Amino acid sequence: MTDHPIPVRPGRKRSEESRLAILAAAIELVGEVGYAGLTIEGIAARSGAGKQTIYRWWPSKADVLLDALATKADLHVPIPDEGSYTADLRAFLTASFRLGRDQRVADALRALMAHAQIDEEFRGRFRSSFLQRRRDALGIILDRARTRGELPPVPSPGTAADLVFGVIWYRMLATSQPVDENLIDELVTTLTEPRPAVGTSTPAARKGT
Amino acid sequence: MTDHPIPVRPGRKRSEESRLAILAAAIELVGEVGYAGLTIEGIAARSGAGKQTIYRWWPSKADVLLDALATKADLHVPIPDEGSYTADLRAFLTASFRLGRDQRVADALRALMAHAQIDEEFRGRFRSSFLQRRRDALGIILDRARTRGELPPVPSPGTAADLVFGVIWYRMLATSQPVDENLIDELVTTLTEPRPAVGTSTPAARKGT
Amino acid sequence: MTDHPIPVRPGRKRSEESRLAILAAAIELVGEVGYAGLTIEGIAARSGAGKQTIYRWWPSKADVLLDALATKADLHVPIPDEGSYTADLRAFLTASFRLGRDQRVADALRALMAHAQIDEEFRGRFRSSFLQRRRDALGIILDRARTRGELPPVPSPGTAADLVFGVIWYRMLATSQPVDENLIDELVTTLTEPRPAVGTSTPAARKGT
Amino acid sequence: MTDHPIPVRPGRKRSEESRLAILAAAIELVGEVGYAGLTIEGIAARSGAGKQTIYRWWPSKADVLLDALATKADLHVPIPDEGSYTADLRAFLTASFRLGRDQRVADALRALMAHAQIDEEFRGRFRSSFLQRRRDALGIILDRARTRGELPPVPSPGTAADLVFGVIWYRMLATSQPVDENLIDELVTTLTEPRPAVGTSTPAARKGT
DNA sequence: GGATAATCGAGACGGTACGTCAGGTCTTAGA
DNA sequence: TCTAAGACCTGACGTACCGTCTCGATTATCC
Repeated sequence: MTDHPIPVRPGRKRSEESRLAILAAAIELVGEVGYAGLTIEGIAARSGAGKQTIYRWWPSKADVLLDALATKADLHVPIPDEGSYTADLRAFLTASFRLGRDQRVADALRALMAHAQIDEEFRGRFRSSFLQRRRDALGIILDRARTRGELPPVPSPGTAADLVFGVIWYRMLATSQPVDENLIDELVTTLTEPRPAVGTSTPAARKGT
Repeated sequence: MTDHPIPVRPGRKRSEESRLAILAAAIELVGEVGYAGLTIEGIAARSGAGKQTIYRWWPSKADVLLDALATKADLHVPIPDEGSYTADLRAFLTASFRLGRDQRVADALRALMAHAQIDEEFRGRFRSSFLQRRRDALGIILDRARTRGELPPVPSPGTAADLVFGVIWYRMLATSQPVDENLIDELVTTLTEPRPAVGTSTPAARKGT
Repeated sequence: MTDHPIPVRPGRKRSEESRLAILAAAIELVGEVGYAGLTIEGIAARSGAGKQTIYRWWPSKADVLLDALATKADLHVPIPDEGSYTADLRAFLTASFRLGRDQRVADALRALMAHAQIDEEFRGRFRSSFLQRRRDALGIILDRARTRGELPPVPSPGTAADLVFGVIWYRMLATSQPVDENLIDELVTTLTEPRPAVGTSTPAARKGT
Repeated sequence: MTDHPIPVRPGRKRSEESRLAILAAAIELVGEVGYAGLTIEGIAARSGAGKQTIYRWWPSKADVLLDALATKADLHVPIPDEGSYTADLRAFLTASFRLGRDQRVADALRALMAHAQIDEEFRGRFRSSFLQRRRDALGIILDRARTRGELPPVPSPGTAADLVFGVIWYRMLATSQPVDENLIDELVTTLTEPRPAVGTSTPAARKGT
């Protein structure tokens, strides 16, 4: 997001000190005043940086926060390899849920998801630098399971990922329930249990059972 | 949201004409300039109302939009009673997906969900007047299925609802995939298939089948 | 400058309190920090008004100051009628010089003249609402003298006015000399001395002497 | 203003190329965007110089412009010696007026005079390096006339100079009238015509004539 | 019917933050 | 050690909306 492709340039170098102060101020402030109360002006004041320095490197307060989150909290989830789909999935969910249990991080993520709905350009950046990255991680687990033949025919891998991330985000955004151990069990069971392919037995056929 | 509990009062009556003009202006404007560009000032100007008239009846632009949506689009989903869990679920999903397919409505809902993340007070109103209402509708279907013994042991009814709404919202908020017929099939299959109790049969044991 | 030709308008009335507070703040601040240090932001802060309120009624800080000066200091010089050109001119100069002797007013006028050189639109307003007004006053005196036959043929009335205002402004802008009683005498003498009728001795004819 | 007192110094020599590029850019820009739109940043960009290079050698944009003007336009007026006060004065005025007739130069001079009102330090530099220099030129002419006995008793030489420069500057700053041949005639007549010393005939005594 | 009361459109008010611009300083790499 | 480049902090700009507060005009209810 803030890379300099050609590192050999004249002129003063970007101040790493300023960069870190800005990110730290953003994290602090969002905790104190909430995302709505977070302003570029406030971040500049708290960090001791000039507003222009922020505008030079980040296009919006959401980008600052996303960068801060990526720098501070470890947003990337390692791809587990436990030997079986069930175990991999369980490990992935455990790691993902741990992230969401930190209220600070959860609040910030909710805010970023919210901002992504409103700011079209940020939506792309948020997707590719956060959402898609985590989707890819789960995708690798699912691919591995498919080659091993551990994957039930329904739901399809894509839908399975949507179900997993869907339920996590829905709980964060729409309810106050935290994601807990129980949910992991239910998700693992729901997504690993073998079931017939769609269409082989129509809903109508199964109605009587 | 905008009810007057004691209708016998002196003074001029609330102008229904203004109310409708405001809601119409809100819908129009959000389509033209997006939610971020939607302002109370703009709604007032477009509708020919005074700003105070809006502030008198709605606490925020999100509330105006929610009201407008409830008035224009039919946000409430009828609770189907087709005789079986499978059929009821399918009917519910079909009705729900139809709503989300209207881009205008979907955009507005995304914006409201976003606003709910940022405005604490609106969050409560949005949950109780929209999210909870639809959750309750699905809850009735699930309850009925449970008493009929049609419900698989996993996931629990609460989690099942989270899965359903989770995947719908996740697709709206995080991906560009529309919700389609295919997803209905997968959801119905995933949530209706009878399965053994958790843990009795491991995925590994069933690998060969 | 800020008149409302149609006094019957809907909406809240302009706040006279704010207007006066703004003008007072402008006068105070220009005395404290000088014209270069005077800012709209500062005037707003000092007066307790919002910036928008200032921008609503005055197009620039120079206009605020001009208005303040016109309201506070009495910028208009009464047109004397002492019975003779000499006496009128002396009275006019005395009144004009008194204005320039107040350092506060003189500084502000210098600044406004300076601003007029840089801001094309303000130049017009400054000329018509200050410079031209005072030129007209002197013009009346000169006209009266001409009808009485008291006016020397050279310089012409227009040039006479330019000489009077020119020397005053030049001393204010380019030198540190104050305008004093002595200058009045010299100006009166230079502009009133009776000389032969026009044409009897042309400038060309006198060239050789 | 931009002198290098010790030409033998270690390090890279001052780039004459840069200096000329900066002055040229200043002249160009002030013509294109006006004095208000003229910025150090803009001059640096146009000239291909760094901002620091400008700040190193000139204290303000006005100084750059003054330097540019002195380098480009010939601001100094030669002191004529035509043998008589009348002829000298006429020659001086003709030369001075020629300068003000070049719109480019006139605009720049107006802007510098304006800047001098606002920037205290520049005021001193502008006076001594421009205003005083021209005043001295006229002073020599007047002195010569006095020793020759050609000078009328009123106005005094100092006031005469103020009248001359006052009317020129007043026309440039306050009116749109150009300085023309006619004004030369009037000024020469007004300042050469012999008249009694101030006080020998009081205004009251002359009232009846 | 006249007082009282709530509404309406309009628009000015004190504010906050925006995103931009330029100022003047400082740091880098290269000549 | 000077140069061009460019990042830095500072501070003001002019704008957009916010939510509140008069205004005068318009309905309504109640006495």
